[in-house]
Amino acid sequence: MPELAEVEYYRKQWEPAHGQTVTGVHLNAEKRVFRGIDTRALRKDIVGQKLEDSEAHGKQMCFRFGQSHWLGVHLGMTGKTRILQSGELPEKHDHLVLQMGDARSLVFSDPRMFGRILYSNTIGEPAWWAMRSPAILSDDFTFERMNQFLERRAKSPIKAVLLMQETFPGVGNWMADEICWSIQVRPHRHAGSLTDGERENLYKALQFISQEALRIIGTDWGDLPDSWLFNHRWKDGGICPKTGCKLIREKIGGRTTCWSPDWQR
DNA sequence: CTATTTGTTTATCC
DNA sequence: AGGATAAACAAATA
Repeated sequence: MPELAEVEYYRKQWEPAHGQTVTGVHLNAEKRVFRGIDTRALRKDIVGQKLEDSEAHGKQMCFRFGQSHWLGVHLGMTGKTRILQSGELPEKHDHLVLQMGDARSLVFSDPRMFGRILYSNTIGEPAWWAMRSPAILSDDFTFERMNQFLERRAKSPIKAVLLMQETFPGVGNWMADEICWSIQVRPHRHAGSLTDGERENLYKALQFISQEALRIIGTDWGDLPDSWLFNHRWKDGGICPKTGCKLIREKIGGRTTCWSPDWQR
């Protein structure tokens, strides 16, 4: 579920707790979402710390408590964040519950547990957060940077290349399909085969689709326009909003891909 | 019972 | 060495 804009939406779910202090932590260290981290430290050290700040970057979120407590949340395929009101009880897949001073709790849930919780107690940003690559909507995401990456991955399908987080943070399966569709490029095309014009279009589409998705989904999960591929792509029998022809769904780069044979070249 | 899933990591082959 | 591809992870849903 969660790509760039959905992740921003889920980051906002904990916003009402900014300024509140952690009074208790509930977690089961055996759960896969805690792989590789010191859950004992998380349990103990974050208590008493105030939620100061949060930020989403691509599919990663970072919540800062106090001056040195950094909580990373990756939603994987089925992760969600929400606030539990006072008196409400956690459910089966609620793996992390942070009780806050106002009696509400911050909850991270994830049935499939492909998601992940990170935690560091460090003076500066921990490596896992500091190493984030230029956001698509930042000035550092340049055409040259994108183009060089297309060359390096010249022999991979463009669909697979767009899913690579090191260069396209936040782009997931639906965004990659939407981008290929919007620039009329078939998702199987090797990245190196894109023409100069197609590369210009790709660069603009990355920015436009990121910006619009954030605007529409990122705040209150509104519906994307029917003029996009998005609302037509999910089930078999969908129709291309540009041509009216039947959309194709097939596996490309290991992921279900939806595209329009009459529209994309 | 089988197939499918909006993601990432690891293994394997080239 | 580095890139490309497939499998593994886990649980719900159709």
